[in-house]
Amino acid sequence: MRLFDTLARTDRELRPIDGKTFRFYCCGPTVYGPAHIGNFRTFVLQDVFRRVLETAGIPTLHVRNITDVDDKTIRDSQKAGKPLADFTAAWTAKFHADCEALRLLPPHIEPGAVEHIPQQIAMISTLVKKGHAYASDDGSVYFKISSFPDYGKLSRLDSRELDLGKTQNARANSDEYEKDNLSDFVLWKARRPGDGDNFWPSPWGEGRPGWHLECSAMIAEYLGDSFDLHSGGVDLVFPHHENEIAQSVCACGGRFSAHWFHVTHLLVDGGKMSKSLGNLYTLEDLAAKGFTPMEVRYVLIGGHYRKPLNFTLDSLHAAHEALQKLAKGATALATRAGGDFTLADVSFGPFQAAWDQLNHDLNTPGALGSLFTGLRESTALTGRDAAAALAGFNRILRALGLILPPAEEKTADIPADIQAIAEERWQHRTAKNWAKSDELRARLTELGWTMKDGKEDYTLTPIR
RNA sequence: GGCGGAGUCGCCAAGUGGUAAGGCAACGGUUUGCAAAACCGUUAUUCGAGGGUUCGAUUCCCUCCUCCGCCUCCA
Repeated sequence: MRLFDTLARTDRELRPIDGKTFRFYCCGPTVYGPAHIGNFRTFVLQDVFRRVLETAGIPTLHVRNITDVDDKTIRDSQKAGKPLADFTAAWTAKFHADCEALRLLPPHIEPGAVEHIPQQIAMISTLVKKGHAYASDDGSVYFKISSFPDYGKLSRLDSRELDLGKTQNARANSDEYEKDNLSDFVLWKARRPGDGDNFWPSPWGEGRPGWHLECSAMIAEYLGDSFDLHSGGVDLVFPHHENEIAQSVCACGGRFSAHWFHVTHLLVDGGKMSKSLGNLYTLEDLAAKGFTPMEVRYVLIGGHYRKPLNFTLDSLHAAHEALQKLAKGATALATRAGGDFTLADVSFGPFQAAWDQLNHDLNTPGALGSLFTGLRESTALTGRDAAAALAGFNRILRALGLILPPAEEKTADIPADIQAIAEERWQHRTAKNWAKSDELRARLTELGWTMKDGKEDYTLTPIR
């Protein structure tokens, strides 16, 4: 497949550098609370990316870390009155549950930062030894940006802009840090009173690793000095990924990541998500509004990963309808196939366009569109042809990670009083007492329920 | 101030130097007591504004307007 590379600024064909397995790293969550749908946009797109590679027959090695020690995890674990490990374990479990609900394939390796402190200390030692890092008086260690000429290439920052960064942040940092150069970033943070029990011994004294270094050390451990692709949200381009490159290249040599895949941020109601605006949704928030994880997934892949995607409750409703339509189309296709066929070839048939779009810079919205047009083109197919088309359709669905819903579910838990009114109305309707019938339907609407009449029975749906 | 991205039908959203996918919604028809569901059909001469290049631009260039993101630990 072809994919845009942040560093090269162009589409490039992806091939495993070892000729066999495509090895890639994704920056995972910081586990101090529930992940929100913005976080999941990135993880879902990374999942589709992996599924497309695997559908194309390319094996993958997917590494995604858990950041289980940093300022926020320490702060919030103390606020909760729990040991850091217990606190992060609980949120990690929640993250895994959400991932499963969204049908994200689990990474092959999911390292945690705390488990890899020795590797991190070793990497810092190497950087100090090679002259790329230095310890300050308080026992923190910093990376010396001036020792790495390529610094800023990924994010296109030149030295002038770094200088600007210095002046902008000089005031904020001057009383906290002991850096040679204010643009230098921290590799090891000296123990502070507020850290509680969360510190580890090191050659520079007690402390804890810096966030950027955690990823570099775990990448070195599991993917070595050169690997195929690195991914995360756009906000990580600077400084996180820029710093990772500096640390890893200086410590390990090698080319680090051959390709950079960044997912643009999700917007909610046209703007940035924030707690203060009350638009920071989690899967649980949306479930409470009656939306399924699959509907969320559909919305998240409904926009191209390099464009802003505007998330609204309305788009979730549209996703619900769209998934129903796909399910009906698939059922109709299966009915027309009329039986099982042994299908030798693995072509995509009417869904070739969808596959092509997925392979062209991961165009998920284009592929979704082609799913509908492919279904329409298949309406005349029967027997083996229909079965072949259905096979292609299902391959695309698997690549997108979509599971179609069963035919519109009849609501299970209807309150007794609502049920009673509906029964009464049904009797009036059967007796052709239209006036009373309409009156009772209006009443149900007022009570928040929609009653739809069928030939033999009726359905009640809550209005949301 | 610097860097980057975006403005396409009421909403969401693809796409392309050659004349605008798809979904939702809406509307019309068949059907229905009326609705709903289902099925069929319709819905942007136009792609933020203005110039330019071109046989031809929404797609390339320039200017402007609007919005968004990043600029030291936020996916």
